[in-house]
Amino acid sequence: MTKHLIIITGPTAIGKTRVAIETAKFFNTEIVSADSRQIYRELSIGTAVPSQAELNSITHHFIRSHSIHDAYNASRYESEAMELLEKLFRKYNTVVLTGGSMLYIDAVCKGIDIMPDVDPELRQNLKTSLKENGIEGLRFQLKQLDPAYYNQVDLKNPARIVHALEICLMTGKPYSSFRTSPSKERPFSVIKIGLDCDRVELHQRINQRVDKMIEAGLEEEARSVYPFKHLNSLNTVGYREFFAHFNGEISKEKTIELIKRNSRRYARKQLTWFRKDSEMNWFQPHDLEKIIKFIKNKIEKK
RNA sequence: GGUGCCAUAGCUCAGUUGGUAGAGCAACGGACUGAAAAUCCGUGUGUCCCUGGUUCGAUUCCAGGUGGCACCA
Repeated sequence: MTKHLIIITGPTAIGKTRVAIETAKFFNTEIVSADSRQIYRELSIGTAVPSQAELNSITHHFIRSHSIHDAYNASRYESEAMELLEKLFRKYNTVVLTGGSMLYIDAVCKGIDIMPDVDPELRQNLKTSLKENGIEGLRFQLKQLDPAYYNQVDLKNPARIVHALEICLMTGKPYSSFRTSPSKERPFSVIKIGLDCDRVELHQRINQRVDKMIEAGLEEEARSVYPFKHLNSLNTVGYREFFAHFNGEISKEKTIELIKRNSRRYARKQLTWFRKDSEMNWFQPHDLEKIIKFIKNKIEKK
């Protein structure tokens, strides 16, 4: 029996949760979240986790399952998700995976290269060097250690250069030698559903959702994690802006405005990524019946 | 009703001694392998309110109209 992973994705605030729940109910299965921020148990208002009623109505995985203090990343997500899917597919022929974290979805569909975990101390040293001496020195070092990657990397992007150097320095081998892009074989077929709508409408949905988050107490939630603001997990829209407010840098009004703007930009970035995915099948979020019909057809053909 | 001021990008505004225009914000496009809600790169998107006039040429000058604001009635 062929196993099917139904992926429901799209930009933030498009309405993935509802479509995913209805789809999972229809196929009588469970939901695996692919959301790099809903995974943190300390966050919920600003990450728009499903409501308690929604969570009770169907089993969700990777929602508030980890801590902001865990050093989480796409690779860990890949291995944990693959382990979970193996279990779920013993029980179900179809599983729904939903979320907007592009890299996490790709990690499940195609896999991610195997590399050693980064030593936090090394990362800190490189970041310090970047801050004190600029990017030139790091570029020069990368050119020595991995000329192949140096020639293809975006030399203006410090995050890329730092990570490549981390791997070079930790392993004594060029970073590019790990980048084999294997496109791992998966024991299931993938059906990708992308949700999109008119841009003006999407912006309205985003703005309204941010207003609701504010009403629901996002400020207090942000304040509760303010002591940990340096964590990567909190370099997140909705929190970083409040941290600036708590620092006295911006007004509350400006904070809300920036959360809206940054959410809109995030949505655009997601769409840029999903657009180039030729496997994506696009629907409007209200086309639930069409979506389920489409999935049924796909499954029956295979 | 009268007088004055204003009308340029989605918004706030600059500017063109007459040769079809540019800042900030917003927006839009793209890259992407252990930070991915991250990180980085790129792009002015315009009936210069409308209709005439003067002019080789008008967004710019002139007249009228329309809309807005202010003051006077």
